[in-house]
Amino acid sequence: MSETPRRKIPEAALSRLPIYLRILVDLAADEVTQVSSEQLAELAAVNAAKVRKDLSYLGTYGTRGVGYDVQFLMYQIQRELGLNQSWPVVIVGAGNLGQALANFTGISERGFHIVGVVDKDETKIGSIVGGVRVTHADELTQIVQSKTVSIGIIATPAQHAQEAADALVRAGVGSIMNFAPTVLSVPNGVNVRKVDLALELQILSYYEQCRTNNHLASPTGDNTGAVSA
Amino acid sequence: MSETPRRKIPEAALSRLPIYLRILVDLAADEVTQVSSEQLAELAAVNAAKVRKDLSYLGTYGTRGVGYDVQFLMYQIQRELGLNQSWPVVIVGAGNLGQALANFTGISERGFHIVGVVDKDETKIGSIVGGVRVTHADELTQIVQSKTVSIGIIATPAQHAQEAADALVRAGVGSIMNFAPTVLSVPNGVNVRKVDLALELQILSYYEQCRTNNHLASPTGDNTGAVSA
DNA sequence: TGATGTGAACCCATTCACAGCC
DNA sequence: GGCTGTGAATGGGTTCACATCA
Repeated sequence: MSETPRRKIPEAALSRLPIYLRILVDLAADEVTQVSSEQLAELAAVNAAKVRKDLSYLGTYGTRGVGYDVQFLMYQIQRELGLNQSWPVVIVGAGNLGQALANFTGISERGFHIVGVVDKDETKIGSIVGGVRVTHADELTQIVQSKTVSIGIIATPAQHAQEAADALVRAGVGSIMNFAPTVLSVPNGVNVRKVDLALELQILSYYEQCRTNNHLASPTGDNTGAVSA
Repeated sequence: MSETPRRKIPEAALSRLPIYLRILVDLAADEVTQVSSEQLAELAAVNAAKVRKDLSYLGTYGTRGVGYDVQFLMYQIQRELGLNQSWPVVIVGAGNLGQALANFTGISERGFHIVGVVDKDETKIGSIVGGVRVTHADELTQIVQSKTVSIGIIATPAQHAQEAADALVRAGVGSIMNFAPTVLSVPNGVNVRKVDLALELQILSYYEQCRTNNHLASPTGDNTGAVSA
């Protein structure tokens, strides 16, 4: 049979492919035609061996002694990521965040387009965000199915995120990007990726604290107890 | 001497501490006083052994046969992450994204406060976003130093992100959160974390493509070539 | 008894170093 | 000669399983 010739790229490598892709697009715009793993590594701030191993999961697309053809490699990564089609995406939640996302041009420029924005708040329904009319959350299933949506974005407050996830899964969505500061529970087979600003900041906070503790090595004994996270 | 009794939590464990913290805060709000690694694992969607190992990096704060004291553990994680102080943060870029971030209450509620928003665009200067007046980018150093800012957020267009990073580093910032779709080059010692919506979506796109390829196993041979990432 | 804390085993990711090809 | 592609070595993270202790 020999179907699925190459599938299942390791997660870690996969997460870097979009970075390489963006770099290749930039190089192409500058009319660069060839690139070595060394150069790509420099631009992506990783090391060359990693670049070569990552790219090797796609196939053997380089030329020994020369490097990689920018256009060709760009096309291959795109194809592998499924970016030779434009994916319909639905946004749940039309608050500040949902509106910002719908208006964010970076989405539509990179292989995705918003086909629906839903909310439960009657006052938001009917307004236009990102060129799409906000509809009632009850219409989610209808939108997902009529537009064959497989990717949903959750931009609701934390307390409604799980409910939104359930609705998306029920409607048939297979991947969810979660902007709410919540751990979602979903059936297996459904992919969830979480984007959480506060969480990332808290990690930076740790590093900064380590830095100050080390620099000025006089810990004056901390004691406050206000909790808010 | 025995200073720095516990420092240097492994990156992977560190990235989960804010998640546990948020769960503990929720539990505390529900007046739960004890929690087992099993329960925490359930709520965080990881396994119990991982929770125990992660928490063991902080010290031995659990009680065998019982579990963890919610309040106490919450306080310890907070302290370890440096969240018993409120970190001043500066935002570079007052466009859509920068404004959204400045207005995002999640930041100020979780141990951070915005002390400055700067931009190079004269038309944006003077307006108030998130309770802070937008000032000229030239004043960045002055703000960073007078407010002892150590964390900066880059919310500029891609083509100005490196420049913004350079300015932040020059001003003395030690950690940068980058929302621009660019790989920043910074001196070592400076921490950068990248948040990139399009990049995350592209990873979901891969998974969705795999899914459809496997379900309906008739690959009709793809061939489009439009490049946009 | 019951849940933590942790060595040991396992597994995935990164890096090295070089054979293979242009 | 130069650069890719990749086995082999290394290192970190995850999981197991159990000794340990309230």
